[in-house]
Amino acid sequence: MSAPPGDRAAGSPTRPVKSADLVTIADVARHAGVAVSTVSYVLSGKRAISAATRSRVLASIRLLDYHPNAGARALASRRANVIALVLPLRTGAQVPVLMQYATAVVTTARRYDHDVLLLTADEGAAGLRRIAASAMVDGIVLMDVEMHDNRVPLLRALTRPSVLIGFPADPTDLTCVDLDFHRAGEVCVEHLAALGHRRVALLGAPTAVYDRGTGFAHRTRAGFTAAATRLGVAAETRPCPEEVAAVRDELADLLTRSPDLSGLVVQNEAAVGPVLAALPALGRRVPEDVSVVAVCPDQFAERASPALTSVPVPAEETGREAVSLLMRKLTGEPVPDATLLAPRLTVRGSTAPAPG
Amino acid sequence: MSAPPGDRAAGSPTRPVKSADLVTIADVARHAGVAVSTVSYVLSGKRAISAATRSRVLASIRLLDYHPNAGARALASRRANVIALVLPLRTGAQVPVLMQYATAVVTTARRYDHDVLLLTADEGAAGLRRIAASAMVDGIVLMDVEMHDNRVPLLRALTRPSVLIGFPADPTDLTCVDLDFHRAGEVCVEHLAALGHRRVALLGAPTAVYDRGTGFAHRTRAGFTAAATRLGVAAETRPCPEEVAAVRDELADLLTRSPDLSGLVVQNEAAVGPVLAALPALGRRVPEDVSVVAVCPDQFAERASPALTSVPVPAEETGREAVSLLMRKLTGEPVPDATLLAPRLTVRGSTAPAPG
DNA sequence: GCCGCTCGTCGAAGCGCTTCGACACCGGAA
DNA sequence: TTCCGGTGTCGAAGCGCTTCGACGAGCGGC
Repeated sequence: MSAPPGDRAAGSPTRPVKSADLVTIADVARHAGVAVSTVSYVLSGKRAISAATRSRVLASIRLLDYHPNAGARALASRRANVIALVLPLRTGAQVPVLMQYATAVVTTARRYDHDVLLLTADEGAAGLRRIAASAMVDGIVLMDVEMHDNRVPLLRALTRPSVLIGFPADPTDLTCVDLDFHRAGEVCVEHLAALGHRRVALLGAPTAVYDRGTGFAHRTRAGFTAAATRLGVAAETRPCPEEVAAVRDELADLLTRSPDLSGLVVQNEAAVGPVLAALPALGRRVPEDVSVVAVCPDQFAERASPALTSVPVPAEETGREAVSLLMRKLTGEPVPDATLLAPRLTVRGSTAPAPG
Repeated sequence: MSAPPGDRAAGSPTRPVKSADLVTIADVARHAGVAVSTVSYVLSGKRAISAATRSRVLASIRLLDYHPNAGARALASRRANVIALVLPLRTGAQVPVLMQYATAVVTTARRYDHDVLLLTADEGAAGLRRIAASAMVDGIVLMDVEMHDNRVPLLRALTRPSVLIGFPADPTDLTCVDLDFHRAGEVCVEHLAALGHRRVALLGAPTAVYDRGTGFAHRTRAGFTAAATRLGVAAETRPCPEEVAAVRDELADLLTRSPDLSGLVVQNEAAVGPVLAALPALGRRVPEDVSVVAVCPDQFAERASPALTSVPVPAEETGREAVSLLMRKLTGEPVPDATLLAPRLTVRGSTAPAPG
């Protein structure tokens, strides 16, 4: 089965005891009849190599199924070709979007020949310090940034570049990307106002999200309110729970106090279904009596019945942009501090001219 | 600003010219007045170190804020202390559960002092080969295994250990963990049968999921059917779409053909809401006329109205178990080939004795 | 008082890669 | 012809860490 015990101590000279599956750059060099450094240059392209040599080396690489050792490469080049993605630990509501962000980050990173190390927010600042100091990653993408996030000062101090998805209260010296949620709030109101609605309401994130100081929730609300004021539309905003029954109660209360409410903006994936179920139960048809606009991933909006007029959260695009920015920073290129993605409103079946 | 050029060659003793943020083990050793190897042994505990020396070294480590370089460590020790987590690329339906799995894997891995490299399934077998061959990871956790998965043969061939979440058709020589979905299907029927229901139906995953050969869907269906036959309950099973309108149509059809249907098992997170919305619309009250059992994450079941009797998918537990198994394999311990987690049925408000 | 331990520590040899300086060779300019 | 600047390739020096063998010191047993 295995070598006799005395074997390793014994003097039997050469016999490269390589553990079989380990093909090194030296093996490739030997096989191709060139120096190790030549193989390295073929791979990195950092020096000119003649076409003949190059193709001989590449052939050997393929033949031996050589894959550079990541640790060795990272050690020698001081580049790990790995970026960190920090996800919120939180399970629940926003989860499907999160996944879209993550997927976009991973696929984009791969396109730049980088891998992604997944961290959860529960390790907090200490976790960031750890992976940065250990040179495990070259840069960091941080999701779900809060307005007053204790990781932000650390990020500023770190020698490794980072990109935030979302905006903290003070984004000085940081690179941030996000949907322009303020504008998104405005766009929703503008759409409803254009349809003649005179009283609208925003059903936002759950109370906890506002309390946590999550930027996108606050910003959407601000945009919503600002546009309503500007357009002379009566507006109110409320946090919105995610349990079916609670959503129904909230809506019932809303409609009792403001029977003439005819426009609703929902910014809460989990609440979208319940809202659409509750309205008919409360005697309001969508869109004949009440128009509904959602701020949520497109797939949610499409699957609902009726399909929802919505401002999609461009998770895919945001994740992609975050990685591109990070890669640019890694190569020393200057990048803009703030990248605000413009919201687009897609009209579907859930909005119609105001009744009456 | 910096040391004069001749400095390093010249004899001027200490004064490490290191690029500021890089504290190495040599710095620690010098500071503590011991050999580099001693510091290493303090950190790894692989040799006895006197209490005095140990605490002196630890003090220096803390003082200098030393973090071992991951690449160097991986190179020398042939252990990266990183595991790979391969997620399905697919966005949509099962996503929230996925996230729970991922979170559990990451937090558990951290408990074992490992980090997690995130891969998406779209890199396929080539991606697995790449990270395994580059020694980037010590082991692999693969999610969303299909019955005839082309990555499975590769996994068998790889020198690095792996654990699958889910079971392929032939799990020989593999380590797999999952909820016992066959038993889960049975448990649902048993519950309904015990309540006196004589005709039941399973609304499963979307057609595409069955076609893809996804184990859990097939196994749940098999268990469901087997238990129904055994208990003399009339049963049928159907794939289930995820769009609200389509779900409604499916249910209408089902109830038209079998007006005496009084028990429903739903194995599709996205369909749960629509089903609960459609039944009243079709003149069926839950649970008075129709009892509903869901196979879905607990949080979904709790938030529905009425709260759903359910067999939760133990994502947290499964992820945790997968990592523990992998860690055991990494240390050479033997582990069971198959780990089937027993389903637990939680009774809530959506099931009641059969009408009549 | 010597032997043979174990315990605690050290020095040095790599791990597999990148990168720097050196250098041989070639063709064109002087 | 000599000199020169490219090109293409090589050898060697690390990158920061782990680990192996060596070895001095202390100690109980004979």
